[in-house]
Amino acid sequence: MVRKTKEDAQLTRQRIIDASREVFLTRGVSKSSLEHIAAQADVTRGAVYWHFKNKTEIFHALRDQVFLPLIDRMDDTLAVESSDDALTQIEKSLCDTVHELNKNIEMRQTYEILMIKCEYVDEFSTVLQQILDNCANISDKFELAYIRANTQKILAGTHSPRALALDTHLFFSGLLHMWVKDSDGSRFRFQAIELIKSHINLRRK
Amino acid sequence: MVRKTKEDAQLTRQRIIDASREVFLTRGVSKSSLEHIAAQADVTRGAVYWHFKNKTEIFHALRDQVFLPLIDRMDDTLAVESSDDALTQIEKSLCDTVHELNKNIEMRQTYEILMIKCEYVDEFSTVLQQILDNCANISDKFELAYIRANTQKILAGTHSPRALALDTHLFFSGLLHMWVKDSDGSRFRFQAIELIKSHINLRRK
DNA sequence: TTGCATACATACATTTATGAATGTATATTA
DNA sequence: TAATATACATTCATAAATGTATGTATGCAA
Repeated sequence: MVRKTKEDAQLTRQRIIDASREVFLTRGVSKSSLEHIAAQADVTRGAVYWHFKNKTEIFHALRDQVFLPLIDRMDDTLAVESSDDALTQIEKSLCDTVHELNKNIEMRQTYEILMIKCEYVDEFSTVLQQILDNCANISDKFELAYIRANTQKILAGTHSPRALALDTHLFFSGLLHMWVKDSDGSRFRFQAIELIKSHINLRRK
Repeated sequence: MVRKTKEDAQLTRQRIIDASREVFLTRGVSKSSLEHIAAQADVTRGAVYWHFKNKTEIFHALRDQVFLPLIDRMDDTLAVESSDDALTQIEKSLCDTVHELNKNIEMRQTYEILMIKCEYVDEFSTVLQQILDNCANISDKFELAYIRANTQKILAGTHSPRALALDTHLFFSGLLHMWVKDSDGSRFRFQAIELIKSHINLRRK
């Protein structure tokens, strides 16, 4: 079997990415060989090397397919113009992300890989930096929303929007980590939405 | 060089643990070979195999040396009998942990390894489960403290102690992650204490 | 002081991964 | 339709890690 059409080749490429997700998930990134990935994708290493330079490139492709879209979604929900009040916007953006993770198993798996199946050294440490940058971005969006919430007079107490935003960001970061680590769902997964709502309610007047 | 006295042997063992921390930190756990560790400890692989069955056992020894003591510290600060009010207790337990991480570079490094230099698969996934168990423990301690805070009438609003505890736990979990990932300290490390204080102030009447 | 266990060092066999080189049949294009 | 690029499969050379087996000098106990 040889030389496929261009669309076939793209399918092969995607199959390799999907396979790498499975393999990374069960064996961890470092211990996943290209042979493992090729076997899972039902191709040979030749095919893998054709589509990707090395394992790191596969990893990047895998990450880009789910991480960036999710960031964009959050951005959208936090947009300035909205019929919801600012606190509801924040709540929705968080709940929305959780819902997406519940629905989208590939996304969930990729997050799991990013969080607990990958060692951030050498070429992977740049990935960590990018994640941090994205986090800072989200924090900023939260802050803007809290500033709006402040002008909307719906905040309990008097706390700086910056502090509120960082607190929310850390809460959500922790939640996602627990959500992923809590593989059977008993501890966090099933009450994530509740936790988000009570986090927001803490701030509402 | 041969056959040391028993105390010498213990020193060698500790040197191997210290070396593994350095090596794990820079190369990640999976890509650290016992040869790397031995070289860093200035012994041969023979010595390493004498003291430890394999890499996993070294990892466990490394973890036990810092993770368990820190858990115990938090437990102590959250003890029922205390001259501080319950919210102050929680605040102190969090700040105390951060201070300890600031002081104790080995502890900080070990946390970094546990969080972003280790892939939780196979024999390591049990470690993850243990960490989750410890987290659940801490959450319970927070909850008890919030129950006390409630009876002390120092809480703003009316929120369930359980929800408050989980929120604090997730906040702190997120904070530690960011604290570790934020290697240059610019984003979180230097304002960690502030963040904790404002997190607690959010709850105080 | 002898004998055994200890605390390693050294050597070896096996496995495994990687990247490159090469082979090959088919799409695609001129 | 011939030439070329594509999309892989196969093979090979090299490197590196692991565990074990074995060697060995010394501390310690009888």
